[in-house]
Amino acid sequence: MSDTSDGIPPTDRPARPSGAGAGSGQGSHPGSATGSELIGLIAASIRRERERTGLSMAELARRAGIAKSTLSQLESGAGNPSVETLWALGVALDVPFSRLVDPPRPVVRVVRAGEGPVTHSERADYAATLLASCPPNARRDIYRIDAQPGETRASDPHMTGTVEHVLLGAGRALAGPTEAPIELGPGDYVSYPGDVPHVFRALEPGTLAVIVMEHI
Amino acid sequence: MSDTSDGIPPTDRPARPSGAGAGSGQGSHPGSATGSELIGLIAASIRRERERTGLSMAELARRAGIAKSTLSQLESGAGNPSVETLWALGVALDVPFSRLVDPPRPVVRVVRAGEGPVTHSERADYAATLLASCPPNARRDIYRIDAQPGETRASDPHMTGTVEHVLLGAGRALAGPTEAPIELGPGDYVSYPGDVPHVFRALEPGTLAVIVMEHI
DNA sequence: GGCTGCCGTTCGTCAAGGCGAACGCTTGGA
DNA sequence: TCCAAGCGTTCGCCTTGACGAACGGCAGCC
Repeated sequence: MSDTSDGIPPTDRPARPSGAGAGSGQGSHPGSATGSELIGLIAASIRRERERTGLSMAELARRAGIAKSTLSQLESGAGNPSVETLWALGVALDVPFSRLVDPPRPVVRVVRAGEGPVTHSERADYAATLLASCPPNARRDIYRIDAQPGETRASDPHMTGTVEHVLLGAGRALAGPTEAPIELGPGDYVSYPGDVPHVFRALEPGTLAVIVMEHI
Repeated sequence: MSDTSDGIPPTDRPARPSGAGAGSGQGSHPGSATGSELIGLIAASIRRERERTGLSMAELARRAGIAKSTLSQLESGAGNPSVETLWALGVALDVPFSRLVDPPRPVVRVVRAGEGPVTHSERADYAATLLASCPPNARRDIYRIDAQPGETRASDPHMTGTVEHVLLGAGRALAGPTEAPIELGPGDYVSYPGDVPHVFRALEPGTLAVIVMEHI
């Protein structure tokens, strides 16, 4: 496997952690950490998640069944916890494991048909555009939307942290935040926060779209 | 993906690891481990991934920069490795971190245009089909594919555990495992393991597809 | 046969993780 | 005001993970 060249997807994978021997090829990418960065990243993640839940160190330590001194040191960036310790924290924080070892982020983004970072294949008449790489631990559910012109489909806000990705396959549509929807043609892509009111309205018959619903 | 039925998503989250205090609510799910099970699971994962790559313990240990004795103990189910150790193994094995702490498995699934569980909106001329709910901890990267008829686009296998989802927006294409590709028309959807050889070939000019690359 | 090279395991040592206790701090109620 | 309760940090102690060396087993080759 050595690599991900392969036209389409740059896979992601951890970068070198520390004194490692001859690793096989790997593309480090934004989001990966190396060695000591790793523990710093974990430290930040733990703190972030803990503050998100509003727990104190003492309380979290209690729930996770670890010493609060241990937690204190971890959040301060001192040391290389065991997997059991991390796991316990994951449980207590109610977040999936890997969430603690990789970070986050969202926004509004439009990629017009023909725009975006394109990976042209030399081996075929084929162009792949990375529209959105996956934030760590996000859950992304994939929907197909078949819509006809009609009244606007207004969605009430979803859970905080939700992001929607829309890629129009055929037809035309208006999609995005209710206050500032984007008109999309075939191949157009838009992503926007799902935790504010938003719409999807077909402008032509036979409108086809993919919506990827991302919740962190 | 906790299971292949892929109906709708059970939440994912680690189960209790060991002596933990009062956890907040959480749904344990198949695939999660508790406490000592966790290290057994890690042991199995390491061995599985190592054997997949065909490396010996000694060689893997060398590449990961850890003592082979350490690796031996880990694979035998002894011990609670530190994250750095696990990370180093993840790098050397060329698998994402969480792969070592949660197990695998995928399938092939086709949803033809017009098929699939449809959620009709009463508020608009709008139909949403859930094609694939997100497996726990999966990362899903979204790609747009613009392809023209030409030679077959053959992808070498990606990292183990990868699943690709293809939804055709326009045109026609042949996509799926090299040995058994599926012909897709507008609105058709197929998912298949990305860790076996697979192809994507446009059959008509102006073929547009969305590929969601899922790695666990 | 006997050597060499690699395998995976076991053993003793050392450093580091995890622990509990004690500390200083701020808050809020009697 | 004083005290109690909670917070996060710091300090030894002890356990344990990780290491390197040595071991037995198994080809392959001279």
